Amino acid sequence: MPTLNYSKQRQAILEHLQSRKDHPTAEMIYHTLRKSMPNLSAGTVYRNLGLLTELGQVKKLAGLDGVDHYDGDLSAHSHFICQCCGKVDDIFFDAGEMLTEKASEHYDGRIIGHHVYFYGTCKGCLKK
Amino acid sequence: MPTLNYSKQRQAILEHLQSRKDHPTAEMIYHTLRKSMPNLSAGTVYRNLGLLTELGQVKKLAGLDGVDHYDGDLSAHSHFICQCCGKVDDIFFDAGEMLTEKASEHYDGRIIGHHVYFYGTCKGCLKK
DNA sequence: ATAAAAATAGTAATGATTCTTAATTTTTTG
DNA sequence: CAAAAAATTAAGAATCATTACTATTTTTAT
Repeated sequence: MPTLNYSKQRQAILEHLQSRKDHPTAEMIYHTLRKSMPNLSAGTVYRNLGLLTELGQVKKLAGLDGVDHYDGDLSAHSHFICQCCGKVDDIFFDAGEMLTEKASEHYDGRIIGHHVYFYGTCKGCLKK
Repeated sequence: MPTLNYSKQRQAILEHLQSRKDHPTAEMIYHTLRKSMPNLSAGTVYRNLGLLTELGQVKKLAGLDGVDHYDGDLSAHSHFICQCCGKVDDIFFDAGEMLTEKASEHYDGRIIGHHVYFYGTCKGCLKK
């Protein structure tokens, strides 16, 4: 297991993700950062998002639309995906420890955490 | 939107999925059914699993390990993914309406449902 | 400052899924 | 029951997100 060195690219990826409130994909992040780092490579973005996820510094949202999205907001909250337009919203509501505790009563492995995905129709699509 | 005709393949896929208690991928289903239907094609399995999911006759589990898994059990239950071995287990515990109702208080779109994924270490991996 | 370790850029490879097309099944209709 | 029409399939090509590879550059430790 190699040590983790500093890298300008990883720093930029983390700061960029923390600065926005949506849930971009690796490709979106790559596309944006490329403007200020013209020879940033896509593989670097994918690799570092993976590392940052392992380090627990960002959250990976998988299973939304087939592409992985990333979230720089580590506060406890859930996610909503609009079945109509595919948009991913935050829901600042914490199902919290309760869920893990209750589920543990029904499972004989060790439950460490959970992720809740809500789905339905977003405000914008309801108006149409 | 075309009408849905009967197809031996779709019937076999549905019945097979309902007959097992795990959460196979399209590839696994394809591999198994091929023994009794030698010229079944992979595309047919993918397409029909998609159709069956839209019809609500099976559940698609996405975001587990990068590959879509399918569940023929429609009863309300959650899923657990082992971070160690990747196994997907059922947790027969229903977070239920409560979750959707509570979340609705914090979101201004229409929430139709939710999916809860638990993660941690399964019984088998705890022993190691 | 220099050697070793880690990270990057650029590009090739992978692999799950989707798409395309001609042939086959299923349904409809006369 | 026999076309004709509609839906489905098989087989393989195409797509596209992601990972792997390798030579070069950056970071760290001595």
